[in-house]
Amino acid sequence: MPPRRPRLSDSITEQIERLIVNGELKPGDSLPSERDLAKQLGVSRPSLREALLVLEGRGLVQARRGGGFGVTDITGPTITDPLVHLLQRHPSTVDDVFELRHGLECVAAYFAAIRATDDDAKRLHKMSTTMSKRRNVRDPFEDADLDADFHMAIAEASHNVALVHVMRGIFNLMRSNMMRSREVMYRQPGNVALLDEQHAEIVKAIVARDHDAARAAANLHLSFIQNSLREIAAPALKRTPARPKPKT
Amino acid sequence: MPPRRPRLSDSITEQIERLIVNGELKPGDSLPSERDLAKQLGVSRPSLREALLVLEGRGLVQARRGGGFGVTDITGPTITDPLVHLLQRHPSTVDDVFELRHGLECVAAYFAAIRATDDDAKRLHKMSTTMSKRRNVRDPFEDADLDADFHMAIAEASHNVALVHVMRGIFNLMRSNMMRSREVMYRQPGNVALLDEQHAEIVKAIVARDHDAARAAANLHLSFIQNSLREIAAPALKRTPARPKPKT
DNA sequence: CTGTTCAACATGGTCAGACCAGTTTTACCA
DNA sequence: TGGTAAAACTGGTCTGACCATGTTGAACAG
Repeated sequence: MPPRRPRLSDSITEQIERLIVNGELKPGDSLPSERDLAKQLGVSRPSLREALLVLEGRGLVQARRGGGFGVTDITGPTITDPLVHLLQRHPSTVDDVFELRHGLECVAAYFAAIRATDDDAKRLHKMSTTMSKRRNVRDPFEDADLDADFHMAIAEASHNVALVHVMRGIFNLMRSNMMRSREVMYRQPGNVALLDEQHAEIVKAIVARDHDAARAAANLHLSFIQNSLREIAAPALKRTPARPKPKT
Repeated sequence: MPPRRPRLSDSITEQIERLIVNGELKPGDSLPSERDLAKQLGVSRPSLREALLVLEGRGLVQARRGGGFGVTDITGPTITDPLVHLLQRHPSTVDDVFELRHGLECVAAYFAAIRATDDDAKRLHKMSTTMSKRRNVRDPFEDADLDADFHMAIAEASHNVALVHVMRGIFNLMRSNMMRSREVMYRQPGNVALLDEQHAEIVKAIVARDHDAARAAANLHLSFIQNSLREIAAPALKRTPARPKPKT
């Protein structure tokens, strides 16, 4: 059975899909209206609409009540809000989140160092600088927002679709983890400066294209936070004694 | 975000999908022509066509050269995960999945070596042995199921809640990656045995509580698969040359 | 100045009708 | 009976019109 005739709309489908794959279109983003997009692409509205319907069948976009088509969150909430609350209610699981972050963010930094574009690098530098300038503010909520966005930008600079989607899926969990970490670390003077320096080190390694240094810097950053929490917070947070499951 | 307004075509989509699911429409079967079907259903041809395009996006039907729409041959597992479909349509992202797996599975193996219970260890050993015994079967679909379950069991042996949930969230993606990897690797004799040996090495390190060896074994396993795909498959799958984004 | 209401506008959804290019079927002729 | 040409059929594309719903901005009242 030979393939069907190519449609005009096939190339539109591919264009939009490519924008989604390479991150130019993110979950939640709106597409232009059908009329505008059809005009931009030089096709009729029904032809444009055909592409949108195929993409909707694939689960990548969705028409919206009130108008417009939006890019769907195809990762789905990997970590649901109830799970975020669960992890928050059991402080012993804080380390679980750090361990997960080690796995993801060290890989992200490694490949960001390999693949970041000039714009990526500028963006990371700007974000890192912005966070440094807030040294006197100390609002864990807003700091955590910036922090989570920063780490998300590193993942995006890795240009790894799968990684970006997974980290988007756990964005709320990461932000929550950062906020609580900062609340604790702000109790000790000097910690904020160290956090900012570590961010700058990660960016420096990425800019320098030194992938091993980037990974190490990310690793150090996370370990520093993890260890600081152990020292500052109650011993209940100590992981190893709290979960003894020795294999006899 | 409330759901979009229901479309006339939604019920048509569902009707046809139901006919496919319950077997009244079989792979290869033709649907009536658009004009006939629209008349039968009492809708306009464009509305009928919208339903067909959504179904085509889902991979359930396909327009044919020469006219008509036919039911596709769905022989593999019915994968409804849009992320899996998306990545499959963009083969250059295969390495993205491997990179992500490196991040997650090496951490999983590391902490599984630290925290696995006796039951965990037994379970992993049994699964590893079961896969070894299938050496003469070579069914990538079923092998991938077992493979994915095995890797999931390692994550569970890490006793890290966050990690387990993330890996559950991308289970279909991992299984798809394994299935496609195996399809390619089965072209070369000896590869299955190597895969099984590597699984056994991971289990051995976990049982021995050697967390560094476990991480290294998982790393080697994933790198072996990734490199094998590069050698066996077309050079289009080569990651680094295919996406050069050097930072000048 | 703020809050409410209403009209205009924008949007996706549906339809009718026309036309095109490619494929299949039918009719006709040798 | 086989081959060829024409007719019919099909999916694909377009124009244009209209509808229902949601959003936005302006006007009005307190």
